[in-house]
Amino acid sequence: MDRRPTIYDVAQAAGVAASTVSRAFARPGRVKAETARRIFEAAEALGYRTTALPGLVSRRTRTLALVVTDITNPFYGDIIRGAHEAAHELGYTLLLSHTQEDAQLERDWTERELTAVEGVLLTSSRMSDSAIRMMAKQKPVVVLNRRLPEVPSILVDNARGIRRAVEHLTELGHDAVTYVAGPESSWTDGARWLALREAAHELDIRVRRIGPCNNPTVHAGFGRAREVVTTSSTAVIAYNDAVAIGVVKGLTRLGVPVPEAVSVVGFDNTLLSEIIEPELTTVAAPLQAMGATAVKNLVAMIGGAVPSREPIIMPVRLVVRRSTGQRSRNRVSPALGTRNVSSSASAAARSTESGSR
Amino acid sequence: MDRRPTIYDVAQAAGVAASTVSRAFARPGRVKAETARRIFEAAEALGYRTTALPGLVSRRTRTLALVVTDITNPFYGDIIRGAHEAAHELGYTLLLSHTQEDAQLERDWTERELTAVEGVLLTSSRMSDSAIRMMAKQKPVVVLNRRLPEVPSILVDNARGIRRAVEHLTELGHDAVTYVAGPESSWTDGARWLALREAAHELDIRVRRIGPCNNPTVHAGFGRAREVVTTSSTAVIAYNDAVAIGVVKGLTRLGVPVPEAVSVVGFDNTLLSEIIEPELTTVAAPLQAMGATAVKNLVAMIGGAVPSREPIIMPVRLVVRRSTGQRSRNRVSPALGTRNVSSSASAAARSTESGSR
DNA sequence: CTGAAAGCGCTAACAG
DNA sequence: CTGTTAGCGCTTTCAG
Repeated sequence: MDRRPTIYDVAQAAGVAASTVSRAFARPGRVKAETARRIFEAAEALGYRTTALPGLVSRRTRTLALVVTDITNPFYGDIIRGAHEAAHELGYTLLLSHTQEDAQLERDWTERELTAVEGVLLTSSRMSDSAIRMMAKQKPVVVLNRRLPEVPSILVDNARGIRRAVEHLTELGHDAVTYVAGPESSWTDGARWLALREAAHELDIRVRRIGPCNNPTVHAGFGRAREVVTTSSTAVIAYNDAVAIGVVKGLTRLGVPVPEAVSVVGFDNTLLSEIIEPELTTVAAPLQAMGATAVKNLVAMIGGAVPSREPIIMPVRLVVRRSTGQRSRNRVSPALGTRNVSSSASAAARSTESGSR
Repeated sequence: MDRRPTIYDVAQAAGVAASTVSRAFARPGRVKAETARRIFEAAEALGYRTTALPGLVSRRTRTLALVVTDITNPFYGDIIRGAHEAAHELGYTLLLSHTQEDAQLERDWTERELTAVEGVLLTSSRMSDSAIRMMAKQKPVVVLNRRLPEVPSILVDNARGIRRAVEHLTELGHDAVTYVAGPESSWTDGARWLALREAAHELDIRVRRIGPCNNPTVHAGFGRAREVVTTSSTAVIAYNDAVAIGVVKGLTRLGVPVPEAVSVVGFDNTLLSEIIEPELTTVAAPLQAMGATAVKNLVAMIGGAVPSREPIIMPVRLVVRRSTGQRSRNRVSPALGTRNVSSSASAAARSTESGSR
């Protein structure tokens, strides 16, 4: 026999009915131990493996869709990994989609694949609320980094993260911070900016906002550096690490020393943040755990669990590294860097001493 | 009607038989244009969409498995993206698996999912040759970054990349280079080391090899820096950018200036390489194109095409940045950095002037 | 070119 | 606990 063995083959070999074989594999316990043993033995001998394909009858594809906006963004690496591992443990497989920060592509793909999956994980979705809600009516959906009523969501504690960052900055003497925004369609971006305004109000500092960076990359951040200088803020908080790093590089290029003239804080604590010089102060979230939590909740929903109406908020912590420092006496003058050789020399000397953690 | 419409619904609405609807969707041309139009209209009206689920009969799942060793590695980001986009264009979906550099996990996962996909893309697989070959007998398989007879493969031109790097280094006066190795089970690692030995022989320089870094990350490279110093080579070529960056950071930490005392070359030109200071000289490969090419070939094979027996070799180019420089008169003395304040000051001053590209 | 009918591999009633 | 039977939605002979 050259085709893959089916339950019928196994049934025949084990001397039982096909449905019994089906039960033996699909719902352990509904078959006498002894019979089950015979079945498994026969299956083993024939090399039978339960098909991952959905029996048309049961819609159990054991597959989840994971939609990310940009695979290339290291931020998603850990989320995907966490999701993947959790899925694997729960016996699920991940269908991957990256949508290039494009809501239309996201809709299309999702619609096309929706039938094939048991649940959907939307990460930083750029789709409209209503589109997501519509989808959530058809299938279990969990959204990451986005809050919308009626759909279970998992968020990082943006408010606290921003708050910590601002406190850190004020402790260093800063009283004006510029926010370098991310994509306009990003819920997270809105949440961070809002949190920053609130924190600024409470702590009595001034804030400005520049951007958006619709593609929140190093490159985009780099291009915003000049604007940062013109705001004459002594501190910046960026939408994410990539943008923050771009800003650091841009400022450096303009001769504005970080952190001597301007302090920079990122968000996400991706591996990038330890590579840049000076290493980036950033808000860390448990990315891998987020991915895993999302999958676990999704699978629970598939299993019939009723998700909590309240979003799950993941804790954050501020990782202080060397891109933030005491506010210097004089602000950088607008549109003009003030860096000179002596300041860069001291920075370099410091860099040799402290090194990376 | 609340369930998804089926071909039967469409058939009824269009006044034809279900089989005709099936044909209209599955094999264009086998149905009279006029009839097809009626069918599509009815389908449209009912909101019928051809199911992504495999009809039991046709094994056409329109799904491909993409297996990577570590999603977190930015190297894969572009490959995945290229693969994803090509797949999307060809109407395929990607099932993702990351195997944590673990051959066993890779085998398990693959076996479990094999039935559900029409083809498999193995990226930098850690599985044994025989395991891969066995799989290739059951399904179309394309391997990336690995060469083995009988299985179509897509490789980067490691030999040329290494050769270029070595030439670059010799032009700068270096006559001894240390290779910081990657994972032992990596075919690519072997290929690069071999290429290095050959190039070294032809160009008459000395080579050493340290490692392996089974998890080829920044961290691993960092840990190898001290060993690099003890080899007293003035140049190092690392398995990949991450390791190279780790080496740079480690050397810097040890007070060994890059590139003044030691030049460092990476491989892959990932986005990391532009973040590190000094920016990394590295061998670039068209990652996204690789992913796309792999998928296109895989789909062609699924369609019955006979793959070429010869591997497809993707071109490389050396991206010269600032981590490589003229060999200094004096080598670093073994186990002891020689960096002093003046050298770091000059390095820093330089960094302000040139900035990133 | 199109209809009728027979399954693909598996699960889910429903009886025993 | 297990066998029988009837499909899931679609494709594919096989006849018209």
